[in-house]
Amino acid sequence: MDDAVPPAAAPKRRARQPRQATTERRAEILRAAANTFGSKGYKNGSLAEVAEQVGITHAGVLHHFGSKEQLLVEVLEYRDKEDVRDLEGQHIPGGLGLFQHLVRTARMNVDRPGIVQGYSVLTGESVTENHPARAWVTDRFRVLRGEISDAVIAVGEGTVSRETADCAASAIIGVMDGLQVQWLLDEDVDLPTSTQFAIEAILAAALLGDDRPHPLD
Amino acid sequence: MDDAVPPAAAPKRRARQPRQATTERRAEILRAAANTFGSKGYKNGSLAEVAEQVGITHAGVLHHFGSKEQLLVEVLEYRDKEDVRDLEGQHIPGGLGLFQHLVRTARMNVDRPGIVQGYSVLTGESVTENHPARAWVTDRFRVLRGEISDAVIAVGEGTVSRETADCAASAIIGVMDGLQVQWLLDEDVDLPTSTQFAIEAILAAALLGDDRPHPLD
DNA sequence: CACAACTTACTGACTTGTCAGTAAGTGGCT
DNA sequence: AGCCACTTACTGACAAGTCAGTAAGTTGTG
Repeated sequence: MDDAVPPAAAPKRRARQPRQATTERRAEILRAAANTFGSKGYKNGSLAEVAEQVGITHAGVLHHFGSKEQLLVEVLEYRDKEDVRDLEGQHIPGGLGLFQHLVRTARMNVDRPGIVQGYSVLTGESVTENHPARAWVTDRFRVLRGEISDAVIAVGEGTVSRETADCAASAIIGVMDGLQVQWLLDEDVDLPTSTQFAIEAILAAALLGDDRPHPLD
Repeated sequence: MDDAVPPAAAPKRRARQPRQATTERRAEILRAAANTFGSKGYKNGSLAEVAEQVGITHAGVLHHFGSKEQLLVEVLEYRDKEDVRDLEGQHIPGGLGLFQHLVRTARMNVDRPGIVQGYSVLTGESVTENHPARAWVTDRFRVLRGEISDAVIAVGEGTVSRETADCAASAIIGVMDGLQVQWLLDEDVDLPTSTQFAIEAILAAALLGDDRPHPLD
C-alpha cells in the first residue's frame, strides 16, 4: 500500500489515457470475439480462437479484458454502440417508418448471414441456466417491444389498445427472429418476403382490432 | 416398438434381444439426457450430469450409447416417437384443425417450460458450425412447413398460391418459436394470446391474398 | 457358462485463468 | 537532450479443472 508518504491525493499522478493504438487493438479483439461467439456460441468459442484471429495468445486477450465473461459483455456493448452509430443522423423512425425500417433490415440481413447467425446463436444460448448474456438479451427484447408497441399505437391513431399493441410487437419480433433461424438452416426460406408478409399481416390485424373474425377459438 | 414378448425365434446363438429392464434403463437415460441437453445445451451438457440423474457413471452411459453424439441422436428420435404416440388416435388434423392444434399447443406449453426451453436451446445451437442436431432441426422445419403450407391451401380452398402459403407457413413457425424465446426470458410476454393473435393475422392475410394493402412497399 | 450391465481407473485433449518476465513505450525532471 | 520511474502489452509456462472416450475388471442374471 501507499506507505511512506501519504501523498495527499497525489495530484501529480499520471493522467493516463489509453494509448491511441490500444483502443483500435481492443476493437480488433472485440470484432474477433463477436465473430467466434457468433459462429461457435459463447460457451463453445475459446479465447485461444479469438486470440489467434488477431495474432496474439489467449493470455493477451485476458490482459485486455480480464475474463471471458467480461469480453462477452464488452462485445455486446460494442455492438450496441455500432448499431447506434449506423443509425446516427437517420433518426430511428417511429410510426409506419419503423415497420418499413424492420423490413429493410430483413432485406439487408440476407447479405450478412454472419451477423444474423451471431444474433441467433447468442439469443438461443441465452435461455440456458445462468447465461451471462441473458440480461442483455432480455433487456434488448423489452426495449424493442416497447418501441414497436408504441409505433403500432401511433399508426392506429388511438384506436389500438396497449394490450393488442404489445401482442403485435412481440409477434413481430418473434417472427423476425424465427424466420432468421429457418433461413440460416435452409436457404429456400425467403427471408425478406416472409418477413414483410408477416409484419403486414400482424399490423393489419392489430389495426382492425376486435372487428375481425377469430376462427381459432 | 413393443418388444414385450420374449424372443420366440432364438437362433443358434443366445437371445440377442435386450433384456426387458434394459430398454427401460435406456429410456431413463434418454429422458435424463433430454433434460440436461435442454437446460444446458448439447455442447455444454456433460455425460456425467446425465449419468448422475439415473445413478450411474458417465462410462455407464457410454456403454449404452457409444458416444455423446449418438446419445443426442437417440434423444431426438425418442422425442419424435413420443410426439407421435401423443397424437396417436387423435389423427394429426389438417385444414383449420391444424391451426387450432397449434394454438392449443402454445397454451399447453405454458405449463411445460422445460420442454420449450429444450426445444429453443437446441434449435438455436443447431445453427452453429457442424452441429450434430442441425440436420434433424432442418428436416423438422421442412416437414412442418410442408404440413402448414398444405393446411393454408386447404383452408383457402384453392384461392391461395403455393408461394403465399409457404410464406405464411414459415411465418407461423417463426412466430411460434420466436415468441417462445421471448416468453422464456420474460414471463410478461403472453405466449398463448400472442401466438393466437399472430396465427390468425397471418392466416387472414394469406386468405386475402393480394387483395390487401401493402403499406410497407 | 456366457454375456449384459455396469464401475474404476486412466488418457489426452481442451478449458480458463494466474504469474513472472520482457520489451517497448510514456511522461516528468534535471 | 538524456535519464529515471513507471505503465502497457504482451509471451510462455503452468495450474487446476472439465470433458469424452477407452480398457480392464466385477457382479449378477438368464
